Formats: sequence, structure tokens, C-alpha cells
Amino acid sequence: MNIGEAAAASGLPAKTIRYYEEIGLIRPKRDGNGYRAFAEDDVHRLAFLNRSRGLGFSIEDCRALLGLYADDTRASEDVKRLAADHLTRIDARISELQALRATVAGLVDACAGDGRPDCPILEDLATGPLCAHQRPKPLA
Amino acid sequence: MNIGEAAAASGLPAKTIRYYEEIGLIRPKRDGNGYRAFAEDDVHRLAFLNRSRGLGFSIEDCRALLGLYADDTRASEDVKRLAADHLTRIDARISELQALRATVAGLVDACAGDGRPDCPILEDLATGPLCAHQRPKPLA
DNA sequence: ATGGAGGTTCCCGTAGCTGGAAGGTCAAGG
DNA sequence: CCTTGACCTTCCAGCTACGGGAACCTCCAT
Repeated sequence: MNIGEAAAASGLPAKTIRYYEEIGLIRPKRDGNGYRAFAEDDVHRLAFLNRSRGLGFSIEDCRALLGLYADDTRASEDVKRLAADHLTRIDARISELQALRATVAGLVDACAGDGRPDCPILEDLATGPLCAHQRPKPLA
Repeated sequence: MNIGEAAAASGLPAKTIRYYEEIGLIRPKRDGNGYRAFAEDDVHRLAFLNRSRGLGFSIEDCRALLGLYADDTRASEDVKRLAADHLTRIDARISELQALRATVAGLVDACAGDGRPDCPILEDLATGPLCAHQRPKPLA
């Protein structure tokens, strides 16, 4: 199976598959012509990666998850801890965004949004309180 | 005023200030020795940037906001639209994360988290449904 | 004179890919 | 047999918004 078929079967773009090989998440063999030859097991790992990335796990989390998956002497405790930590980070991020949302929504509500230049949003940005340098992470 | 004082006055790290100059958000003059010389207005713009970034606006949003701020013939409508779009993106992100959270929480709850290898989390990752390649953005 | 606390530029690294260039390979059609 | 087009390959650049650190310069106080 070459990369195009593996992409179709796993749901991942070919570019992503090459990247995953580069960082050592999969090790497909090669045909004589240099083409990658994906075995069923490779495709299975790719689908596993597609799903774990889809749940928001980081690449390093995924690496650990693949390791646990391959180890049949694993303790489910280890898997659960990894997922629970992930959940904690998601919750932290949601809280951060909700706080942001409240502030921005307040400003939007306060602005008339008409043709005149007076704007409480700009006034707040220009004169509001300075907090320590601490950014919300980018949205995308 | 040199960069250290400007940093203290605006709440931004010196590194960030240099970066903002590089991408054209500020244009401080230079002293004879090559040191940046920040005027009150520069510091004001920096504080403005600190606050707008703190509300999660992107750099390009901040550039636009600074432009609107400097233009006293602006319509508050334009400012409001920018902020409202930002709010929309925040809400979209929150929804995305809440959906993620629900799924991950379900898996965490289902896992015994003991010393045995059986784990519904791994089972789901290994055999769950494949969705189109569409990632949640990284958390950080 | 000297030491240290500032300042300067420049380049690399971050996460996780995506896009594109330059080129090799394969199967089908003329 | 040759060509066309769809594949495949590698490599390099770029994305966000900076932070770390090197190598070097400048100022001020002792």
C-alpha cells in the first residue's frame, strides 16, 4: 500500500503521514523504487494517531499513547492519568477563554457601533489597567 | 526613555517591544548611540498593545485597532465589528473545546485506572470512528 | 580603569503541520 | 515507443508571537 492509499485508509493527509514518519511515530518499509510501503499495522497506527490527535492530544501524548497501546503489560492507570491530565488542560483553557469572553463581550456591549468616533472599546484599550505581561494563547 | 524603562512603563518585555518595532507596530527614534528612544506616545502605544493582546486580539487585529485609535474620523461601528468578530472566534473556540472536553471526560470516566491493561480509552483510540482530518488547535 | 548593568543585532527554536519546487516512477493511450 | 498525467520522492520556506542565548557595544559608578 503506498502513501495515497494509506492516507485514504487512515484519514490523514499524505503530508502528515510523511511528517509522522520523520518524527518517528511510524516506520513504514520501502519498496525498491523508494516508495513507502504501508502494512496493515502502519495504517492502524495512523488511524490511531488520527483519532488521538482529533481528541486534542499533543504529538508527544500520542507517542506515549502508542507506546502504551503496544505494551500489553500496561496499567490502565497510566493511560487514565495521561487522559485526565489532558482533560485538566482543556478545562484550564476553557476557563481562560471564558474569562476573556466575558471581558470582550462587556466591551462590545458598551460600544454604540454607529458612525460616530466615540468608542468605549478604544478608550478601554488606551487607558485601562495594565496587567503583568501574560497573554492568552492564540485562538488558532 | 530607553527600552528598559519603556518595558517597565508599558508592562511588555523588552524582547516583545523589539519585535513590535520589527513588524512595524511602533517606530521609536534612535539616540546617537543606537539605543531606542521612546517618546510618551510610543509608550502609550505599547500599553495599548499590551492591553489589546491581553484581550486575545491577534497582532493584525492590534494593528487595525491602533489604526482606528489614531484616526479620529473613525466610526465606532468599525471598532465594534472587529471586537464582535473576535468574540465570535472566542465563542467558536470555547464550543470546540467543550465538545472535546465532553468526549475526553467520557473516556476518562470509563477507564478503571487500575493496574490491569484493559482500557476503554485505548480501545476507543484503536477502533473508534475515523472522522475527516480536522484537528482541534493546540491547547497552548 | 574597570566592572556590571544596561543596550544592540542576529539566529535558532517553538507545534504541527502545509505549500511548493524540482525531480523520479508508473500505467494507460496513441 | 513515446508521451501524458497522476503518482511518488526529498528538501526548504512559512505560519503565530515571541523567548533564549551568543557576540558585541555603551554607559555609569567606583
